[in-house]
Amino acid sequence: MTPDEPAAPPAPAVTPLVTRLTLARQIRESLVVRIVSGEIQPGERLVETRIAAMYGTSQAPVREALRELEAMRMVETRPRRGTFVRHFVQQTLRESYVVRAALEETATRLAMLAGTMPLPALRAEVKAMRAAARAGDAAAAARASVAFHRHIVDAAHNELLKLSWEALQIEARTSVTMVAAEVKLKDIARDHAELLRSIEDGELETACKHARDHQWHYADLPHDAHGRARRQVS
Amino acid sequence: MTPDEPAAPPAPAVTPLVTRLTLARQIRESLVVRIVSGEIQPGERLVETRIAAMYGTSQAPVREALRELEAMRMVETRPRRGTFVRHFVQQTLRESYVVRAALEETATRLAMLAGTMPLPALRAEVKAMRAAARAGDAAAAARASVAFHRHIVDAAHNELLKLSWEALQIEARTSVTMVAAEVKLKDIARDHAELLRSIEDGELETACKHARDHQWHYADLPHDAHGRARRQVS
DNA sequence: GTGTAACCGATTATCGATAGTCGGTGGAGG
DNA sequence: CCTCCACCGACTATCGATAATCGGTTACAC
Repeated sequence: MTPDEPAAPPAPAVTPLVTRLTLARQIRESLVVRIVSGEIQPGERLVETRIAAMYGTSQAPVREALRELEAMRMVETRPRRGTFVRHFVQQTLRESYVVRAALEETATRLAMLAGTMPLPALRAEVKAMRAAARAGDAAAAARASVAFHRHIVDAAHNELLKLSWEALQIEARTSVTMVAAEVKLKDIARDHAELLRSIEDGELETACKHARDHQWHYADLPHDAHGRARRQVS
Repeated sequence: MTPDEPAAPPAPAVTPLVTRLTLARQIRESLVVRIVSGEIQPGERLVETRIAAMYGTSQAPVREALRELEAMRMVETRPRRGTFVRHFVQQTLRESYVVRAALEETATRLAMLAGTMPLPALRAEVKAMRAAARAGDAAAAARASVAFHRHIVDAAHNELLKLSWEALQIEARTSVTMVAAEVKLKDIARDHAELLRSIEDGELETACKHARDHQWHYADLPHDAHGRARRQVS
């Protein structure tokens, strides 16, 4: 059944979105922003059909997006009951730093033992952080920080470790922390420079401990972005 | 996953799976086991419609299951291309012990700092291991070992840590190791008893290091179980 | 022979419809 | 007045169908 005449798709005119990503992915991204920003409240119910209508799609892509959010621990789904925004988004944020600490300490140990630590790349990222600090570009600083730590995790050459680390959705959380904890960009650059220094010095245990403390530090910071966002509504 | 091709007649006499969980959840669990056990090969493509037919469901729940597996990083999805089992899921038996070491060392630290280490439960599991060793019951020993470590991870009271740990699918791998590395049951009981001892002594850093070394030890043993498991299917 | 374009079979992404389940509600009974 | 239970509306879980894409292949001009 092939029309030898190209039935010319003349004016679909209804697909304005430069859709190169799937709908589900786009919906997820949008929801993440709305949850993290506090626009959608903790405890709030996410009704699939309503969200579908809101985005002008069917229920299916919305469900997929919600499953992904659930995997990110941003929402909680009870079968046949519904999906709700978690209350402890900020607690989870804090927890994630402890887990990162565990994984990155080990990555540091593995990479140093194997002698695969990519020092030039690490120096470059610190440099990028300093530049971002000067420019006041928080997004750039966050990117450089994530890249710095990813270099280390990669250098460990342990795929499962990498896998577990990536599963923490570091990107998605880092920017949140920077806003929530009101971290100074200059402090970020300095902290990483210190960590790098101890790695360069080659003192294994010192560097490992430094790697761990580096993350535990963030776990201790106050994260009240959500409290703040909540307050202005209630 | 070779299509045994039962020509799937419209008689869906397919086992209605003890449905109390959603279909998607059940399918996910099933796929996890099949991937970790090596029944489904790394790099293998997971065709949605075929899996749906296999479980006697429609495509929708399968897609949801795959999205969850993707979030667990066990598979990789390229939009409009398909879903593939990641390559390193398979090779990770040895790696998993390094990651476990990282997580359990941290769990030990958290639990000891918080004073929530469940000593009686740990002692009970060691006792169970000794009994299993005497009885020559490898399965029981494996169960007790997993339970021992799970107690510690629980005691850390860090949900994300727990989640990361559970994602390693320890159960699925432990029994494999015991066969593959030909671990002596008595050694298992002894190793855990020693670890417990150092925890009881309350020396934080010593216990943490012990927790780490305990797992690194297994990483050093020869493991060819997955190779074996793979062989028997292909 | 070789390169390009239209074609094809296979499979994913999305839709619209429907069966079932859940929590709440209002009336009967205590 | 309070408790219990069938009924109701809202929503989720799942299905079957359809539109869109992808990679490979074939046809055709050079």
